Amino acid sequence: MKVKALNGFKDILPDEVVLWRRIESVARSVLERFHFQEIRLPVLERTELFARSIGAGTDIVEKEMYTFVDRQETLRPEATASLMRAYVEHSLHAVRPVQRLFTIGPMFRRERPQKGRLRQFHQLSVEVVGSASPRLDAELLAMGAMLLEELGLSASLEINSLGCPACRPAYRALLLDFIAERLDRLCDDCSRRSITNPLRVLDCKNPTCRAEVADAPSIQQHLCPDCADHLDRVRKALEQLGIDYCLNKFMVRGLDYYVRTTFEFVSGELGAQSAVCAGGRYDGLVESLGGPAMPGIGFAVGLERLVLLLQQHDTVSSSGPSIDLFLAALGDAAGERCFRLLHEIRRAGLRADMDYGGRSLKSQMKQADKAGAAHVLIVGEQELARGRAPMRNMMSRDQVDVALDHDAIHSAIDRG
RNA sequence: GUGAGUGUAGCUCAGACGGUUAGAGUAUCUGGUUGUGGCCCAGAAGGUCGGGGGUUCGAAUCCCCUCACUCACCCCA
Repeated sequence: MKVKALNGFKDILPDEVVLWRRIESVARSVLERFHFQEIRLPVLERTELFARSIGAGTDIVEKEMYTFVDRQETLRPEATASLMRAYVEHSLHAVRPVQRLFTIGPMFRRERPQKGRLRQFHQLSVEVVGSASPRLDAELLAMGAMLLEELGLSASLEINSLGCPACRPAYRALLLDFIAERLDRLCDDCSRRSITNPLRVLDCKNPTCRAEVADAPSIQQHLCPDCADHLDRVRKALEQLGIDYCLNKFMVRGLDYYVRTTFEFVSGELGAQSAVCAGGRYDGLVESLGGPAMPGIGFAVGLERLVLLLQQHDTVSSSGPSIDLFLAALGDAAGERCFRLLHEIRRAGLRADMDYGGRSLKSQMKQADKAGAAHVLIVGEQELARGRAPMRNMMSRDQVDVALDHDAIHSAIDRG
């Protein structure tokens, strides 16, 4: 019985790693332009951290966490909580007034895997702490759009406001009344949701529910003056930056800490999972974790969802890493000479390889071709005696005679 | 946690009214040149037909159980 990876846990093979590195390099480039710094965090935290930040009643905390029950330690289901913990623990507010931080790494949720959803998955998590400016909201959205654009992907942006502790309770009560009047016409899930999280009824996919709630009271009409003003300013700032978006009054987020602005970049090509990048504002979170009263906003990008999109868009030029030189040795004596030469060539900074299997020249040439070698040095008995060997340019098929010396080989390769 | 679908070579899949030794493409290896790659040709190797049980003279094929995976619901990146 072969040992296999756990369900929901995936190996990322070399061909796919090419895509991952492309995504990470584009992301780092964009983030640096927006003056973000990287932070690296542990994957295991006290369980309490997630219960307090994400919310004890959320699905994530209630049924999806990998927890060592005896130790009260949990593999992180997302990064924002960890990042805020680090922010508070190291008093990062005292280092600079506004902290722009990002982190990339694995997250763990014990859900049933499906397309675009794994139990170990990877996120780029971006957070800004220390500013409540609506311009920051817009800037962050513009950055998300830039990231997707530079990856050659298109996704549409939807935004909403969830209000704040001042206005949400009143709206919630209003919505609850609206739902109560037509509870008998809503699906089973929705009647459950009306108790656990009424806002979520708005988000139901069931067509009859959708029709029933189509003219439900909109939170945007019931925001307090401050929240309404914030949303207006975010929209104005987005327009100033030329960022397309649409308001989605039905969009709800599953984490308790979100207030005011929430958003999603959605794609229609991901199966049932449409969000590639989502987040929102979380003023109050830092304070609730024992830190100073600092506003914050951030988003997470689902990296395997980006990989999925890139694969579908067929922009994949999966050219594996190539080498500068392949050493083809014929016979034991040549093999020994090449073995030493190979090491010297690598020390000189070239990417090089050879075969130890004592195969035919033809076979070694094939190998070199597959490895994407730019040059092949062919060494047999005669070459050993002469101290020189033919070096073939695999692209032009030209061969030049070079000394069996790493300096000579290096400069011959530099000349082409 | 719930529902549906799929398990045959490393990968993608044929084969299904039960009937010789389970196939193809691709990838791998060898050869077609005493020592020269891509294309082409020939050959080799590669399988507990997911596993277990049953029906039968005979099961990849029919029945039951089980496991795994996939998609979807819930929820989320």
